Amino acid sequence: MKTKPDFHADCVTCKVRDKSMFCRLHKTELLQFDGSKSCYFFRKGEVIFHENGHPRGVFCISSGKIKVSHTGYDGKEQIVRMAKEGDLLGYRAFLSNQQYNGTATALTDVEICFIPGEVFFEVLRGNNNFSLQMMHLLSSELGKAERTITDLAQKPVRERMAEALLFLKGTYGLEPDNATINIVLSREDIANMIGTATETAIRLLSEFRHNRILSFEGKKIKIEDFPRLVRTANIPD
Amino acid sequence: MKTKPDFHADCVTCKVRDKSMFCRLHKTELLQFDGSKSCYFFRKGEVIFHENGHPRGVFCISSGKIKVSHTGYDGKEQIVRMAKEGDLLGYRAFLSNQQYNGTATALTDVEICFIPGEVFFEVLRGNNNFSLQMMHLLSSELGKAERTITDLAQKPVRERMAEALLFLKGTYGLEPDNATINIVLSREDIANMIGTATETAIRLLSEFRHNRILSFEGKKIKIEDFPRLVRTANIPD
DNA sequence: CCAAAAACATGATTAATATCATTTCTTATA
DNA sequence: TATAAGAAATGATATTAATCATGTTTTTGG
Repeated sequence: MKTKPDFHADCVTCKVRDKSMFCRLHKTELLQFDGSKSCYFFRKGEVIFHENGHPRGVFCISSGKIKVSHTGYDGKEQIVRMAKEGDLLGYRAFLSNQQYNGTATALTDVEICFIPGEVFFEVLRGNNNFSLQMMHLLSSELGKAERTITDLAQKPVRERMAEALLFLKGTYGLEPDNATINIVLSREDIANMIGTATETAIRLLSEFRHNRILSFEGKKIKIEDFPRLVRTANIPD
Repeated sequence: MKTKPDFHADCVTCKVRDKSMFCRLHKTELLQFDGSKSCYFFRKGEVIFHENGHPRGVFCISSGKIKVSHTGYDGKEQIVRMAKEGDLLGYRAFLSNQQYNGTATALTDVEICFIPGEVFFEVLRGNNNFSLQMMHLLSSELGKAERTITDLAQKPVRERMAEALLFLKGTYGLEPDNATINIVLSREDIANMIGTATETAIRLLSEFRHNRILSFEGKKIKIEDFPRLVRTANIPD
């Protein structure tokens, strides 16, 4: 990790602000952040924070993609969150006053701002709408996590794989061809998202390719048959 | 469900208040709750709120035990939360402005108070410390849910069973004998907590009994060998 | 108190998925 | 560009846990 001198993001004019939790903050509050924050640059693969570390503030992703994963006692990793530009990071541990539960790793080069805890707290205290917005975020995340629990407990791997691909499409969007999912992940990362062995993930992706649901260009995944992918995910409703 | 005339809980003098999220509220705020809330009595087995229902406020459990469970598309249930007196209920859906994700069912007879959304909101808006407390609660719950995800993805059923028993001990405590877990659950409920088939849960409990880790008195579960139960749970450290 | 239903228990079998092993392909880097 | 390291792919086998089947015990309601 290093501070990149030519990256001076500025909350007031930040290009991702309107996609972020800070979109409704007042200018004075943004200036508070600007006056105290630090900006960092991480290369792909570098770690932004570590499991068991103590949070001293909150991160806001300026650009890039990040995974947050737990390490099981046997060393196997479980990805519990996928983040992108505009997302906050580290707020769960900070707000519950706990150590980090997971490790955040850059999946691409990342530009990220760090807001010290005291300043973030001050803004939270002074702005009740922002507090409510944070509660909204936390409870949505909690709802998603609980649905993930149900999926893991009940759905076969094939359905979880299809669902994960739909989740990635929803989170990172598609490339201009309107079919290729806009993120590059290793097979192992995909396996660790859905909670299965790497070989099983590889086999399922191959199966989907044979079934012409997907095709691959390098590591990029292209959705060839969206309706069938949705059917495979077996989403209730 | 019915309003039980002889149950008139009063937040100011409520016996479970100091165990609850309301422990640090001011008297004026408690009086706001008292002035607007309704108190209900549910018999064991009755439903307090339904999956997909719209939350209109927040519940506070005065006495009794409650499970919150999701229904998978195939009808199988997954328990995502276990609550007891002093716990809030329904706040996740309320604060994220979503439908209920799960169904809350009384595991015992239950006395519960309902605080209308507007009043709860008003207190949240007016009391920033309370907002911070709610964020703390939500982020702790989120942390627990994420750890459950990792467990489901990585641990074999035997370890999850041991862990669930430790969780129940931690949540509901022990009876005066200091060994019997203070909650009665069906084998099916236990299976639905750890995400396995009922038969598998039964077999594991029998196995634990044969190993003298547990013994049963009716449906009550008594922990005979606590250290071994902890070892079986294989909890990292 | 009895009948019916529900819950518990256990065996046999099957299905899903993990693990182990090996080969091929890709990507860093010396 | 050669070479090693890592990632992907695929087959064979093992293991875990689900499902199906059946009997027993406990609970509940008339």
